[in-house]
Amino acid sequence: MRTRKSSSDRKAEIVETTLALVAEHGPERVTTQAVATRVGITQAGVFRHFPAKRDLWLAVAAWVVGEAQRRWEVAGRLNESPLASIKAVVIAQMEFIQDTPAVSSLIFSRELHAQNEELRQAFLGMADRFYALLTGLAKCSQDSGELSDVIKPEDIASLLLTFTPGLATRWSLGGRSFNLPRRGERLLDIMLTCLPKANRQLREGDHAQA
Amino acid sequence: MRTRKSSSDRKAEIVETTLALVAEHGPERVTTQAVATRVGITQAGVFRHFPAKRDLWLAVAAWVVGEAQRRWEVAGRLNESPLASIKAVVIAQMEFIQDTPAVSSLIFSRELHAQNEELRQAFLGMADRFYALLTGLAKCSQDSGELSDVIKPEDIASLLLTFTPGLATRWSLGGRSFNLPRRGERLLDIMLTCLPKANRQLREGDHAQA
DNA sequence: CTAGTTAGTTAGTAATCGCTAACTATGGAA
DNA sequence: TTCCATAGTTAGCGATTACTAACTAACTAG
Repeated sequence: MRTRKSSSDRKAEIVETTLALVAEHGPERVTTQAVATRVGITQAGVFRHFPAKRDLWLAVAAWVVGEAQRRWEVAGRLNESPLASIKAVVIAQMEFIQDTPAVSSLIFSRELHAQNEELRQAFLGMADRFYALLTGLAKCSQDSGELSDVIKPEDIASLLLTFTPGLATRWSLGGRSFNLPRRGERLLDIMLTCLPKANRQLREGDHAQA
Repeated sequence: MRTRKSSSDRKAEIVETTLALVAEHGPERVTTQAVATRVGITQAGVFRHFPAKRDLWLAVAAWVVGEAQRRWEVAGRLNESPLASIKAVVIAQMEFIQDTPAVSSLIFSRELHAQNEELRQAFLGMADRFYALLTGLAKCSQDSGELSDVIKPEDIASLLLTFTPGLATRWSLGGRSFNLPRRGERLLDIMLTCLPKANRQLREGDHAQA
């Protein structure tokens, strides 16, 4: 019993360690013993901060959801156009996954979702919020005359939504050996170029309010 | 000891049962006991057919890879054009995942891949072969004048490759509650419409050999 | 300086995991 | 009908799992 940390500090430390172990071995291989050892406390000590392992997973999910939203907000600001925001937000999501590879393992884990409904709902909610964000940005792009409205904004959002987990799957399967946001940006550029542009560029003041 | 089956029949039965259990609870929750119980034999009986659990996973992977290829081949035949083949093949992949939901759980499982390198390679090889198939079809579409060649066939294939796992992720997270190939077809149609068409339609005999 | 709160430890629990050795009995070939 | 290869069983192994009870000692408010 060397150093003694505050409960909130130790909780954060345990969550962080859990994310690292998930990235290495997958969620189901993360034991309370492994977490405790890496943190530097005993296995029983983990249960002082999380009454059951299930609560540890919920804390991990809460961190992931919060961090994702924080990154979208940062990326969504200060862009030239709604289309530029779309690109920035999607790339930010890929950067998040590359920085925290545990995320994809957690989202894909059938084991966790099958027996922890609350956890599945948390990630589903995150996906829905991302979808809503993209839909809004797509609508803005159309209202500002950047994109044609022949494709519904919801469909544009759906296409973009599949993009990150799709590429992340390949990235994970290939041993995380390429730069995810970099390759993602290249493909995203191609995809965005393909989206039909509006015939005439609306002048300032012409576009509807978002 | 009621009925006694041939080893090959029993092996197939065990693999099939394993796939069902993976779809329900995830790969890591599939125990030899659970498989044995559902098959109707004792736990130790499983090890007569698979010397170690690892070998069971390899057999499962072999089935998945084989079945996927079989479906691509069927879907790739008898289409009006290379572009129609692309669509058919991608939809077939989605039908496969919907019919056998274990597939996505297996491909996404960090646990299996982290400690069974051979398994990861099997699925990576499958992805690579699908990528090669799509690249070839995209090239055909360009050579026949169906698509413009402003986008490299490899990039078209990459975009299409991310599509299935991307949508499957959403499908899985949402509790498999929508029809995967149906929604996939809708979005795929939109995506394919976006791909730049060749300016002039080449006449028969005009196009290069694939 | 003291006393209460609480982070952390020691030492266990029952349950479950993959796997094995030794035995049993089934079904096809002769 | 006999015989034997082998599918399948019984019983149990050591290791690991999440989790608990009882204890210890480090911070901190008074």
